[in-house]
Amino acid sequence: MDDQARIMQSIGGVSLAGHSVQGGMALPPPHGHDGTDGDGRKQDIGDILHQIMTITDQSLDEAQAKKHGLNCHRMKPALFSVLCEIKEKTGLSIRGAQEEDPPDPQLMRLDNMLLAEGVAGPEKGGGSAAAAAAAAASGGAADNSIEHSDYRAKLTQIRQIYHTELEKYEQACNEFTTHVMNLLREQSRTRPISPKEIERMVGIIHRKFSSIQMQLKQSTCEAVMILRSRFLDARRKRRNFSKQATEILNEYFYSHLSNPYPSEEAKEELAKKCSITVSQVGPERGSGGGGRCSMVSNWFGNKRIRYKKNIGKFQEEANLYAAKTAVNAAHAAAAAVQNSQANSPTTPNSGSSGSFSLPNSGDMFLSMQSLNGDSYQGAQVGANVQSQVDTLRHVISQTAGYNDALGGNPMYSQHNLNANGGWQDATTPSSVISPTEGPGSVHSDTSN
DNA sequence: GCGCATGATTTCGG
DNA sequence: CCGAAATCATGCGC
Repeated sequence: MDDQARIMQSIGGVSLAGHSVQGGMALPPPHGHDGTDGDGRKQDIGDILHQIMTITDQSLDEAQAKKHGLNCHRMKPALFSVLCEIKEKTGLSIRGAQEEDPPDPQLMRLDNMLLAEGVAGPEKGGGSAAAAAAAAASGGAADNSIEHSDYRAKLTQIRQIYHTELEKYEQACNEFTTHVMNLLREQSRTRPISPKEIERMVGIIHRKFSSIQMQLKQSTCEAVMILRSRFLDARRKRRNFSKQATEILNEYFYSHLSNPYPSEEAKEELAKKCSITVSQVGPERGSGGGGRCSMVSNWFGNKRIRYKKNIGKFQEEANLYAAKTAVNAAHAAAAAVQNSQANSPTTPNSGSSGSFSLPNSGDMFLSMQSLNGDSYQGAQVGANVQSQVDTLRHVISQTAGYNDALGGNPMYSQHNLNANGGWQDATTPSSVISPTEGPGSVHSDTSN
């Protein structure tokens, strides 16, 4: 209070010298009627300023009238510009003007993320495109389509909220800005406000508002992240493979016990057969499309390690699958023999391709593949089949007694594993081990 | 609820 | 980058 009064006084002391002479710099008193042109102008200014200073003492009506008078005064523009200039020079209003807003990195990050998540940016065909993309990414797996649609629904919800809020925000920002601009323009008639200052003020308002915008974007991002993590978590959830799938995998595993490293093609085949083509692979590893079979790879990885760790525990399973494979093979072999005999005794139906064609399902084909390796020379078919059948008979007869041998005399001995704990090389199928390594067959499922 | 089975992830070495 | 090994986390039968 006191300060203000003093300031007012000092201002008065400087500019209204004519009336309250306080300093040595006093202007000549108003009564200097003999004054020059300059004197007259000074007096004029003094008058105006005096009026300005005393305007608060007057009644409202009176003040309004005075104000109007002042507004129309011929000196007004000059005074106005001078005051503006002074203001500029004092730098009071320039403070912070230098902060030519460099695009806030955080805001940019948020923008990018929202764009990437499909929250900002163009609507993706009502979300169906996103769904299609998601479906494609998952290899068209049906089991998590529910999760996908759920995710999509939530995302569009977030998107909608975000957009309405953003709209609201923009509207509010614009309204407020125009309001302030109008106010300033209005005031600029009585107060020294340059257009530049208005511009700056608009800038300040926008900066303030952008923090609100940032909050909006941030919370939207958070919402998306939460949704995403939940979705991913859901996708990560372990789901046991179907019985059929494990059976297929086990079949392959035990029939390739000597070298249970399926090649890429084999993995793909297995994945297809097990309908576990879901690309669950976490960090998109490279570009070699290695993701699709990762579940198979996981399975084999786990299986190898667990089998090796406790071979005894897997004996039963091993024998079971050996028997299964053997039976399959026997059937296949029998069919093959029949087939070859029926067709032509000398050159079986292997034809020019050299591959063993089976009139059977993929299942059987797979087991035959595992039986004989990948290639099956036509010329050897007859002999192979014969010896194959022999081997199988042997295996089956042994398999029949596996119950007795459970503890002490494991059929599937750890001979498969070499001293280092690694898997033996595919060359030596020991006597009984697998019905898979028929005489004359070429082990070609080398994965490395 | 507990314990085992099992799919996934992480860590480490080559 | 792949596989082994360790570990985590969940599913599932009891």
